[in-house]
Amino acid sequence: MKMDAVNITDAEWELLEIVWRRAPLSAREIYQALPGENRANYRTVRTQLDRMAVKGVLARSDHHGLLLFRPEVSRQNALKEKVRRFFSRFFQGDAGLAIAHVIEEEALTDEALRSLRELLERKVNSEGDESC
Amino acid sequence: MKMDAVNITDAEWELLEIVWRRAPLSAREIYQALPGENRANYRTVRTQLDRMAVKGVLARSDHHGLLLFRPEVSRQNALKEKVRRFFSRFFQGDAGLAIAHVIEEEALTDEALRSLRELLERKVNSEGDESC
DNA sequence: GCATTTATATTACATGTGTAGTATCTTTAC
DNA sequence: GTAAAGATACTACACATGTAATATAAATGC
Repeated sequence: MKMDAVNITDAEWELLEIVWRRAPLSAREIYQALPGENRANYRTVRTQLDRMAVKGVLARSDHHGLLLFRPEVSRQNALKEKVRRFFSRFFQGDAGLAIAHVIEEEALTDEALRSLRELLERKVNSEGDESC
Repeated sequence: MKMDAVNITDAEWELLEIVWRRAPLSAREIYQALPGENRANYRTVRTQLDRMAVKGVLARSDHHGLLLFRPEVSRQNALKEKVRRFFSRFFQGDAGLAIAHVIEEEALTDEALRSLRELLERKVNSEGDESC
């Protein structure tokens, strides 16, 4: 299967969420920021971080002998890529179709529905504005 | 990483789409229904199908010596599971948040926006009705 | 300066997945 | 009934990923 852009795995995403929030961080700091329950071995985390550096997802910089990690991809872009791939696979790339599915199939609170309606309302209007 | 429910991979999903539409089908028929461009070797497809049977995603039944494949999971349920997992990972399980992201970040046509607004409109109303 | 700790680097290994080959068994055409 | 064609079953292998151990280098406490 072809994967043109780098694929960020589930375990990697969890680490990225930490790095995105508080980079730069040492491996130890990232490890300790993981929720205690399902925390893997430190070495495991370390391996993941190194692989992410090789992949180009994280950058490592040497600060007096200690490696610090920073994201090389923005959360926004990574998320967009994830969503794009997901939609393209399951909804033929049609975001509208995807949303429609969610609205129909997933449990949304009444409040969520209302706030989404407002969001859409604003969006429909601003879309119209852009043509001016 | 724990995967409680069976995980349907990308390659498997492609085969499932065919099976969902026209089951029951023989391996050969499924193979031939694949789009010619990126079609893998017949044996590869065959292996996938067998593995899916082991996984419980497909059922195989012997028709006079020829195995026919049928889905063991409904498309709707499989899709819901996919969406649920995706949301839980990237939007903390908050479907509303996910939709909001898509509305903000993804390119939606004006028409899509309007039709979604209508869909939401109906949904908000019917949600209210259900309490009666 | 030597032992203990802490970091980094290298290596290992199981499982899942994509990919496909070999072996065997059936049926069917001559 | 023997060969060819097609089906099923079993096996193989590379790569990604989750998981972690071992080896080595640097720093720190005495």
